[in-house]
Amino acid sequence: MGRFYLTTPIYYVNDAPHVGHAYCTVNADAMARWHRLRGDETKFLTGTDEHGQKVADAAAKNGVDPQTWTDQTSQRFRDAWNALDVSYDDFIRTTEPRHTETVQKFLTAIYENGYLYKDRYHGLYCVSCEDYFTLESSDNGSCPIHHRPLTEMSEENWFFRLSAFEDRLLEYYERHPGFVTPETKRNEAVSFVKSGLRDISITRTSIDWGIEVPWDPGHVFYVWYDALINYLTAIGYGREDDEVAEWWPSSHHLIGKEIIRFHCVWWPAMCMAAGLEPVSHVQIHGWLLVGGQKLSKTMAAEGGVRLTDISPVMLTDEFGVDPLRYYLVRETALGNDGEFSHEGITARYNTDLANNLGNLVARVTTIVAAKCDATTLVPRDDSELVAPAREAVDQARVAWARFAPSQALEATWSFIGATNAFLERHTPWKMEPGESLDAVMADALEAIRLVCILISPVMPRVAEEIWRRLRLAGSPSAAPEEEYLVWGRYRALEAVEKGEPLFPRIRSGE
RNA sequence: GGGGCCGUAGCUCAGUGGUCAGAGCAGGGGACUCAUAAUCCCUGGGUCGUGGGUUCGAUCCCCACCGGCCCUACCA
Repeated sequence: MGRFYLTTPIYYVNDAPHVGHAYCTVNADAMARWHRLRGDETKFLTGTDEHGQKVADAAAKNGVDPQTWTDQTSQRFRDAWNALDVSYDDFIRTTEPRHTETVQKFLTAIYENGYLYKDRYHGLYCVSCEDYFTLESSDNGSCPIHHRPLTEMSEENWFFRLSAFEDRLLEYYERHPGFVTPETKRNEAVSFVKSGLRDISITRTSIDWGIEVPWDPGHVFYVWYDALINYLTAIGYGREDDEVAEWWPSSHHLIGKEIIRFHCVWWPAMCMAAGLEPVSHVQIHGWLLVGGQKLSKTMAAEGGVRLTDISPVMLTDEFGVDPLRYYLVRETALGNDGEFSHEGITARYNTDLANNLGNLVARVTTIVAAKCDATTLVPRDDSELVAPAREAVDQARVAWARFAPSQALEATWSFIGATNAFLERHTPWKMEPGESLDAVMADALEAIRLVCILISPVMPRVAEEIWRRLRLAGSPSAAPEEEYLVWGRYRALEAVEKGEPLFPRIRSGE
């Protein structure tokens, strides 16, 4: 078995968790769960980004010190992920001592390797963006995003010699074609590097809510440089519990398209400068759009979309945790933008979940409960469902390996359709109890067992519930898929349970 | 201003230098009645944003334009 180290971005604590965050995190969680199912040693990391002027200001505004403030705001993310059954193995906060230690070790290595130098920085600063603008990129001296006046800043800073890495980055892209996926996003990163890289300022003296530069107290690292390093903090870089050698070669970052530059250009260059091989893979995802508008903090600042109107909790209250997870994973191929709508999630719920999956389970358990002794049923090796099952499993494996979870679900639903069609062909409801009926129903139950395993990374609760109703031993995610995701292993311990509808239909218009 | 992505059936999206461009949903017709008025079968329908170009041939390659979007890091 292999290893699988997967990260989400660390979310900025000043934001309230919304569906955009959930989209990334749930997709990551599904992938982590799939890899655990495979038997891979898996580490799934998420967390919060807690430094910077904006956080310090928000804390002051609320009359508390920054640490107290981030303790509260960080918890909102932890709560949101717990509510969505996000199985993170580690939740990192950039204000933790372990992060300070790793950041200082990592940047000291870059410093000692000669890639940092001191210079004077001039720029127009936007507190809301936590970022600088050039005069021309500003809106007549105001922030083009927040429309607030920019502050003229000038200070001594430490600079990172990013310009020294153009060739090395291009060579790295060349030698690692799968470094950034999908390919169109990779091309964006490549053309950015080809357009020429400039050195970047990485410290501030005007801010103190940050990590101190060890060799030059009075400076703190700029929030982005501190943040990226969290991926190494979690595996102990530069500390006693250093496991970088074990985890880093199989590391994957799942990130949104808006931060490609940081993760695909700056970050690998920083790693190179520190004498470390860059992260092995960055998977880009697109954005969920609401009525054609993006779900991001920028838009929230403009008042274009009320993100707080689309909190994950609101949606789980209406649809349930697993249906929301299903929608977030199924609806959009990672890498592309997708539409998020109430109509869309309702349609997915009713058609895919209630009609296809839920109804399949209901009709099969009803017939079995009425006319079969489930404990004696054994699926046939020559069933018509063997080939479709095989195809679904193969396609799902390929899809998960390619970071295409929506395709894994698509393949699974083809199999569900094949199973419904199989029942239509054999009309078991017309058959008398006996061998023929048992054979048909054993095959159908086996199909459902496989479906349970296939959906378990995305809908763990539903998978467990169906498994329980079928009275199967263990759990759908307890056994390695390689061994149990094969036709023929269905065995019931006792009579199946019919149960209430798994997904009560949602009437349109409500 | 610069760099880049996207624009395919009513809707949400796949997809490929070349037989009639696909899926799901919605729509239409039929079957069935075990099941959550579910399921199964058949089916209509698209100038593949617009205009050029390359090619024996382009939706897929190149250019321009229109529309939507992302990035724009101390040169400014």
